[in-house]
Amino acid sequence: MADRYDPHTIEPKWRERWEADGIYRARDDDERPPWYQLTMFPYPSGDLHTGHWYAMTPPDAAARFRRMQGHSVLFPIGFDAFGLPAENAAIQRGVDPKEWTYGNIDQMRQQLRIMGGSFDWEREIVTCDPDYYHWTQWWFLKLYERGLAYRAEAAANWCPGCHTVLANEQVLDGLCERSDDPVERRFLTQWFFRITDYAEELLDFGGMEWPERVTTMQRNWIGRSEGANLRFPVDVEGVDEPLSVFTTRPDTVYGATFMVLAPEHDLVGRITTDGQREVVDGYVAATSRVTEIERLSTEREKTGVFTGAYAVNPFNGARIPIWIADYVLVTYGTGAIMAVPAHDERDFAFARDHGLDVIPVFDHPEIDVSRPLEAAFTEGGAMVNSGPFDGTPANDAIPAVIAHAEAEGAGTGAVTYRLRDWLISRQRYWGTPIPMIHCEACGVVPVPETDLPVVLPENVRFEPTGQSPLTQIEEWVNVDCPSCGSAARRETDTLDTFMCSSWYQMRYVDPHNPERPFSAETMRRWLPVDVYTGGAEHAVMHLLYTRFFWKAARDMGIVEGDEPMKRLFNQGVIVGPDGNRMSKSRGNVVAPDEQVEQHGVDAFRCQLMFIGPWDQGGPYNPSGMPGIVRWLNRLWTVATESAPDPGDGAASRDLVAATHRTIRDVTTDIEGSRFNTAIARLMELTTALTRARETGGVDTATWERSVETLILLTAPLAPHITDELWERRGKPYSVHQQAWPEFDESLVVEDTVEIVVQVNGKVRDRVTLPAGASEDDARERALASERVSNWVEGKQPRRVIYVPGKLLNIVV
RNA sequence: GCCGAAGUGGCGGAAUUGGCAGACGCGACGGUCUCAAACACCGUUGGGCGUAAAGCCCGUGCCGGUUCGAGUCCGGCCUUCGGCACCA
Repeated sequence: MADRYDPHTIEPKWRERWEADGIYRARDDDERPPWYQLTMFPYPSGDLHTGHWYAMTPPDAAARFRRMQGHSVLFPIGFDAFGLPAENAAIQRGVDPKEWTYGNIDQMRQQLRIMGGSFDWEREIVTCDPDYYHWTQWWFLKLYERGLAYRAEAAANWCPGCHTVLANEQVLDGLCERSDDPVERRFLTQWFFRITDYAEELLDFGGMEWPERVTTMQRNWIGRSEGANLRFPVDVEGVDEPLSVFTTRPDTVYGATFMVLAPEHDLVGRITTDGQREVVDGYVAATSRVTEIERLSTEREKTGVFTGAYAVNPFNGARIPIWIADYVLVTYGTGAIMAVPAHDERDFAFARDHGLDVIPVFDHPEIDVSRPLEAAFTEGGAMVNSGPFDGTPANDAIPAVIAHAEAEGAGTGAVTYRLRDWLISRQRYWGTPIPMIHCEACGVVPVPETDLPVVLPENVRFEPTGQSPLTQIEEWVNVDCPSCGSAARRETDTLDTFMCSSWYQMRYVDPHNPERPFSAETMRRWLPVDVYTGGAEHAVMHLLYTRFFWKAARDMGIVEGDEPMKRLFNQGVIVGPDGNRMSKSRGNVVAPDEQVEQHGVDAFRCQLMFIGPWDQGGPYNPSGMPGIVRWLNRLWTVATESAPDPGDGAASRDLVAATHRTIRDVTTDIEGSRFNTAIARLMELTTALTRARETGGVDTATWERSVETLILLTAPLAPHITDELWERRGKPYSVHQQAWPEFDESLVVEDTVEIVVQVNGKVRDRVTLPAGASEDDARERALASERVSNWVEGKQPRRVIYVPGKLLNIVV
C-alpha cells in the first residue's frame, strides 16, 4: 500500500514548498526568544564541495532544532567575495573579476539550495556589493576617527620576477608561488589598525564558550611577556638618549656582556664608528635581501657584526660592545637586547662564535659557575657576580632588580606582546577601496561619509607594474580634496579581505539598511551571535580580528557587550576515503552532487553527521552509506505502514520509556553538537519500533505517538523525508514548525534495576532488584548467588562497596 | 624546540562525576524471502583456552602508580595530527 521511499521526488518538492512559504525567514518582530546561529560564509570559488556540506549541514540541523524548541532563529548565508583568486583569474585568463565572482556566486547559490539548508536567503550579503562595502568603508572611517587607523612604513613581499606585491599566502618557502623567484621585502607606506591597543583585553576569554584549542592559539599569538625595559646609556658622542631594551630576565642584567641591535634599528647608523661602517653597511644590506623565512630559521648560524660602539651597563658601569645581528627582530620589543650569554642559549651561541665574554650571575646545584660554561642555563639558584644582589634567591630576583631599576631611573617593569598591529593595505584591485584622499596641502583626508561608497572602477587592465591596477585609472584616482578643493589623489590600496569578514555577522541583522550598517534595535535583538561554527584554520586571524572589531565598536557605542560570539565550535576537516586531503590530482574527491544523485540529500547529510564527532573530521568513506540508507528506509516503513496489533498493550510501557529516553538523549546530543550519537539513538528507536510492530502488544495511541516523536526528532537532521512522512500521516504543515518533543523523566523510570555484582573488582554475576533497593537487600541477593558464593568461598567479606542502582563489589 | 589535541575490534566510532569496554553503523560469515537480483528482515562477529554449553584468562599506544574498581585520575615514555617557531 505505501509506496517506496524515493528521495528524488520528495526532496525537490519540499525544497520548493519551504522556499515559496518562506518558513525559514527570520523576522525582527517575532516575539519568541531570538537565536543567532552563524556558519562561516564561503568564498565563492564556484564549486560547493564536501567540505562545505560538512561545515554547513550540522549548523543547519542545529538551527532547525532551535526553531522547534521555540526560538526565532536567524540562520543567514552570504559570500566572502573579495580576494585573490578572482584577481588571479583576471591576470591569467583575462576574465573580469566581477563577472567571475558573480558567476560563481550564482552557481554556488544553486548548490547551496540543494543542501536543504534553512538559510534566510532574504538576508544574503555579498561583500563585493557596493551596498555592503559602503559600510566596510564606513567602519574604516570610524576606526580612523577613533585613532585606531594609521599609516606607517612596512615591509611587503615583493616578487622581482612578477613585479608585484604578494600576499603572505602567495609566498611558499620564501618563493613566489607563481614564478618561484625568491621573494624580497620592500618597504611601503601602508595602513594599520591598532589591534595592539586591545592586546590585554583580547587575552581575556572569560564568559565565552570557545574551544580551549582556539583560546590557547590566540593567547600564544598575542604572546604576552612580562619583564622590564632597561636603559643603557650609549658611549657615543652626539647620542644622548639611552638604548632601551626589553628583557624578561632583568635579574640577569649583571651578566649582560654585550648589546645586540636589529640591523634595521634606528640607532645603527648613528652609533657605527667609521672603522666599522663598511662591514655594518654590508651586513644591513645583506639582511634586507634575506627572506623572512630564512632569517627565522633556528638552524642558522648566528651572524652579526660589531658597530664599534659601546654602551654602559647602568647597574655596574661596565662598558660593553654593541653589535648588530639578524637574530634580533626589529618588530619585537624595542628591537634591541642586552645579551646575557650565560643564561640565554641564543646569546651563548653568539658569544661563542664571536669570542665575547660569558659571565654567570646565578649559581646552580650541578654546575660549577667559576669555570667556563659549556652551555647556557636558564634556571639558577641564587644570584652571584651581581654586586649588592649576591645571594638573592631566584624567586625574589626579578622584582628586586626591577625595584632597584625604577628607584635609580634605569628602567621600569614592562609588558610586551608578540602581537603586531594589523596591516590592512593591499596593493590589489579586487578589494574594498580605502576611503582616503591624499592632498598635497591637507595631507591625508578621509572621504566624507556622504560620499560613500567609493566605488571600485570597472574595466581595469591587469599589468604587473608593482602597483595596484587602480593607480592606472586616472579618472578614478584624480579627485578634488574634500577639505580644500584642490587637486588630490585617491588612496589606491584596497582593504584586506579579513576586514570584510570582521563585521559581516553584524550586517546580517539588518542587511538592507541604506542609512547605517544596522539599526540599534536589530543589533540589540540578535547580537551577539549565539553559536558560531567554522573551520579551525580561522582560529587566529579572522577570529581575533572580529573580536578586535567588536571591542572597538563597543568603545564607540555602536554595539553592546564585550564579545561578538558567545559560543564557538570548530568542525574538523573532512578528507578523502584514503585519509588525504581531497584533491582532483589524488582522485579521492567525493562529489556532493554524485552522493545526492545516488542516495539523496537527507542520506548524504546524515552520513556526514554520523561518520564521527563533528569537531574531529576525518576520512569520508561512502562505504558507510548503506547503513544510513537502510535506516531511512526503515524509518519510512514504520511511519507509513499501519499500527501493529495492540493485543493487551503490555509492551506499551517499554516503548514509551524507549521513546522518552531517545527524546532526552537526542536533545542533549544536538545541544552539544554530537550529531553522530544523536543518529545512533534515532536508529535504536527505529529498531525498537520495527520490533514492536512485529511482536505487537502496543496500543495504537502509544504507537502513533512514538512514531511521530521519532519523526520530529529526526526532522532537523533529515528535513525532507520527515516533512513528507509528517504530511502523509495527516499532520499539519510543516514538521519544521512543530514543537520539539518534551522529555518526561517519570516515563523512563524502571521498576527494577540490574545490579552488577563484582568480587574483588571482577564481574561475577548480575542480580535484578526492585528500584531503590537498599544495600542490605542487594548484598543479601548477591551472596545468595551461587556464582558469587563460589568466588567468595566462605571467606568473610572485608569490605562491600555499593553504588545504588548500579553495582555491588565484595572485597574478600 | 615550545604549545595543543588524539591513540579503543578488520573499519568509522560509543562509553555523565572512575563503576558491565566495544553502543550505533560498515564490512564479513550464516540464514529467511525470491525463478533470480534488488529492497527488507533474522542470527553470529575483540583475542585465547575449552566439546558448540557452562566456565576461565587476556584485552582501550608502552612502562609504572593511586584505588575495592582505571579507556577515564597521577608520573614517565612512544607515535600521529594541528599550531607556533631566534619573541629577548
